Amino acid sequence: MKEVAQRAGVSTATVSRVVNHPNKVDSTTRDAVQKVIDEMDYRPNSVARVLVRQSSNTIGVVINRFSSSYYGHMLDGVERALFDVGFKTIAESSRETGSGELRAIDSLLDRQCDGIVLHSDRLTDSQVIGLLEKHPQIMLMNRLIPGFASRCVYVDNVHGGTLAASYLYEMGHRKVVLVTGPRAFFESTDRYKGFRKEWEKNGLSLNDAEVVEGNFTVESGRTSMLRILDENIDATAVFFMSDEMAVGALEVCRDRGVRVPDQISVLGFDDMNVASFVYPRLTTIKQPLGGIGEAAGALAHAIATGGDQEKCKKVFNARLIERDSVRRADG
Amino acid sequence: MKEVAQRAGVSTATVSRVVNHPNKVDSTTRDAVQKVIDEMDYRPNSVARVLVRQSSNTIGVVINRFSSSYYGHMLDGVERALFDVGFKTIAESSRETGSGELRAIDSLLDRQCDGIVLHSDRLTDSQVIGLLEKHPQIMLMNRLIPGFASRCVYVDNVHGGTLAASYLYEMGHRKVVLVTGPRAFFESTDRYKGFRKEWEKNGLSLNDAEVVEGNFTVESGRTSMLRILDENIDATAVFFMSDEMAVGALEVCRDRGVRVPDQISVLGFDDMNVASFVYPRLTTIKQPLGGIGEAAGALAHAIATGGDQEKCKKVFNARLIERDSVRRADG
DNA sequence: GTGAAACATGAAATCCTTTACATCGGCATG
DNA sequence: CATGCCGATGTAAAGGATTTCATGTTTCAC
Repeated sequence: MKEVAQRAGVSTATVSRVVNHPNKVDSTTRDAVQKVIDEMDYRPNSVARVLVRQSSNTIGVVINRFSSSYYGHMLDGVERALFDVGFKTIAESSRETGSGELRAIDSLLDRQCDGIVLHSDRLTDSQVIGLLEKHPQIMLMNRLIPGFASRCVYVDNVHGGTLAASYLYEMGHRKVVLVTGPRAFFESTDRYKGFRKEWEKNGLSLNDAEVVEGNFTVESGRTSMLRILDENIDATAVFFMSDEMAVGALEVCRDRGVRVPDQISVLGFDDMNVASFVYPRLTTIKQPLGGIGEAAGALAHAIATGGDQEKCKKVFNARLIERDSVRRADG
Repeated sequence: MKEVAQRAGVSTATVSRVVNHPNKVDSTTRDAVQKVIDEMDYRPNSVARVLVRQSSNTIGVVINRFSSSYYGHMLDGVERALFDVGFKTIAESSRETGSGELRAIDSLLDRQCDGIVLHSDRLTDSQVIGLLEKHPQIMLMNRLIPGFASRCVYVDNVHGGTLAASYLYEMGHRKVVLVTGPRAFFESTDRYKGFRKEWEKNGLSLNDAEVVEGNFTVESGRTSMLRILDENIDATAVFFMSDEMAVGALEVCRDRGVRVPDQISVLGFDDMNVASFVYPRLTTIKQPLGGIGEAAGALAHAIATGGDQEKCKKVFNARLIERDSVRRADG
């Protein structure tokens, strides 16, 4: 920069003004300086700029890992929203550990991100609350913390569970089994809560044998389905709380010669890409991940810039996507 | 920091030393300063630190988009490699445009990333060469630029094509059709080159009708397959240069009642997760994406720190994953 | 006891910008 | 013609660390 100033015969202040407030400087000098800038291919050092401005016009996102399109869709959503308002997005992964989440947050904070979009499922509510209280620029993506609703963007998992229950009920299913995610994850408990409530509203009940704890992965879908088949659990439908698990189950059914949905119906959750590629195509409860990401980006931006947070959409409803893996139960 | 120094009754220089070179300072003062640091929960401003050190211990990665696990697996690989050596990883997407790639690179450069891992397929060779010459800290992931092999980590796409050809040949197929990606993408041309060479080595030839240009997406797989079926092209196997396209094709076949692999064999490329979930499970040529990412991370680190670049693995071989979508051709 | 070496610390320069403040010239107004 | 104001530019002070160099204090050996 000094060199630019020297060559153009002006002070660094003027160079800075040419870059940042072009209208504040006389047009002839402006052109001259601009010419030198172009010739030298000078680009302001944004680190120094951030240091003095105390703001970087960027939002950091922390997610569990990159290699799942679950996070990918949200990430793309965040970026879409921020790109439109001239903000940058950078992402770090937590490597699926609580300490990794903390480390990623620190790192992003250190980079002077103006806002942080946190997707956390490894931290307890109270840990998250601590974070939220300490750092006003942090907001949560796809998780609701009571008392901090204004800084959370999420799908209503309870409603998602309700949806699953009422759909299966309407389709005539009376005996079902639920395969949840890890009990410690709020997604599991919320969806379970919604499902159970709706189920009981219809005068039905759920006993222990009818809920098995999975961990959202394909492999866990396989073992759960195997168990259901082997234990001969009396059910006409299985509700998996992730598509991945449902896909694993489909595989097992095929291997075992049980026809889906003729012999047993399978309902998923998420609506990942894979849901429409498997056979039979998976009926599932869709989370609008891209939309959630966009809303999270918009909210983070509003928080960072003092914009109107109230106008941001914060809660999304899951939606049923009917395909071919659930059929009407006989009788 | 000033406050820490003041409270501890030392100079800022000493505080800095406590943080960075603890052994360079007397143990009693060190403890005292450390105590104040802990009490105040002081964390050095990394922006300032980067400014003076001229290095940020982080590598930036630019990819097309987050919502494909293709990039996700590579990203996770990069991060894995860098985490082990104490480096940070940040990612930006190009939003699938050439200008976006440029913008992301600039942004990462501006953040003083010590290295940049670039996944580019929107920029021409000469554009990329320009970048490579101008910025020694940039390296390429999954692309080979002649003359810059030492800064490229990639799968050998030519070999991948060869593999496909020899496998189909061995399985008795003599009439095949190729569905490529966009002709402008080097992946397409390289795989095509390898395939063609091997095919011709076996005394066979490929005419125009037998290669159709797709664009790697599911939808393009559908339309290509539809065309192949409608035009009644005489072939016992189709080689799709991406799993996504193969998956789309499988769908079309199911709808049309053509049985895979009984009536026609389908070979994919990539080995995305979905390949093992579809029915029939997809036989495909696997790109070791995680490994490529790790190698890219390692090379970027070596370049950034002046480590031994020669020791880094740079070229990966694709590998055949035999599943159920290709069968031996009769006769 | 003295000189040199080793060690601990502080002062100040540096990294690169941005911006508040000061300066200066010119132009319009009274 | 004097005054005031405004627009254009330069000066210098942040911003928050790291690090060189200098200074002062020990320590040790001769």
